[in-house]
Amino acid sequence: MPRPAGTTNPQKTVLFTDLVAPKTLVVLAGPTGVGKTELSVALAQQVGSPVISCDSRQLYRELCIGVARPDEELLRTVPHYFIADRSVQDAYSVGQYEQDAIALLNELFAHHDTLLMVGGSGLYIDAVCYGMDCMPAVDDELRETLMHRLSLEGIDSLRRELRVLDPDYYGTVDLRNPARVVRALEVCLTAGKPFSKIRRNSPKNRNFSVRFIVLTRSRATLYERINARVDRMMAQGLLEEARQMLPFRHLNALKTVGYRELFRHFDGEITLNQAVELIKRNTRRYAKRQLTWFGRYEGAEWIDVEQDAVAI
RNA sequence: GGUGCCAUAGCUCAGUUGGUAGAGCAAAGGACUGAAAAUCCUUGUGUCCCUGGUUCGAUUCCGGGUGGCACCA
Repeated sequence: MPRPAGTTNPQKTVLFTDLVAPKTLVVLAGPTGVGKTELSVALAQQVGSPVISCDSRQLYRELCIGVARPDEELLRTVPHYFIADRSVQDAYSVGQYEQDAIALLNELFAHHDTLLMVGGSGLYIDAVCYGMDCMPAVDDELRETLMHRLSLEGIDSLRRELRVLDPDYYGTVDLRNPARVVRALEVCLTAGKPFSKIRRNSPKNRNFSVRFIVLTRSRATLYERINARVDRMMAQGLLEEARQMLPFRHLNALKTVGYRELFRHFDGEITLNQAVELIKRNTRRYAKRQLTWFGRYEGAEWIDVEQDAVAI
């Protein structure tokens, strides 16, 4: 809303430029396998924007087949950001992505009114659109110590400590989820104050507006496409790609559907067929979790790619 | 063609001494602030093949039908 002239408000300039040149980030989201990549080029060309990828796994140059990276020709047609531009050996996180993405957006918005972000990593999308709270960097050793305690003493011991260090968060967190409890503890211990005091959960002001588009299609077709895509990945050499990643299996980047199942196969724990079936199942489940996540976006435009025309 | 066995959830099957049923897998729903393709929570979805009969009551017992499997021809 425009403010009356003469009001002294620190946001006045921002509001003014908004009126003159409203900057819009179009976020094209959707579950894996729905067809985001196929659509992204046409949409990017339509709005004259590069594609800003928001995918926590396509970031890595070593991961190609297994993460359904857009093919070379497609990447040549429209400039892409955050695709294959770092190594699985580089530690990376949502917080880093937020900084990198916001810096890029600021740069690009100088010459664009509309930018296109495409991806399925919900938390990464949130980081760009709403921002993450500033957390202290946690020492790797601290997490290892906590993980060690988790396996040795059980989660109860960690819960008791969290109850002391951060009673507020203890009351709201999913206490059965070790990842949540460990994370809260490591932040408490590093910062010397409660995690819930740092995690403010209030959206940051962004100098652009966001338009969410969520691609969807019938569950049956989505799952058929996922299953078929896994078979295609195997035909393209996913097994070999995974074999080369074996030395890095302990890294976060390799805790990824398509690789961890094949690692189990290399261990002799399951047959290749079983691994392939598990990859399909876990990809389906991942897609479902994504749909749950996107369901929270208020005002998102849901587009059934089987029925609706997609236009911006 | 004959004989035998089987028919229950999307799949593989268990079960009900007659009171309309439950496991595994698949699946569905949900949560989510630096691991997020991660991590975690909840949930049994059903013409018990069809059709007569017996019975207060049949998915269960009996007859017939249909389908499948096996063996014999």
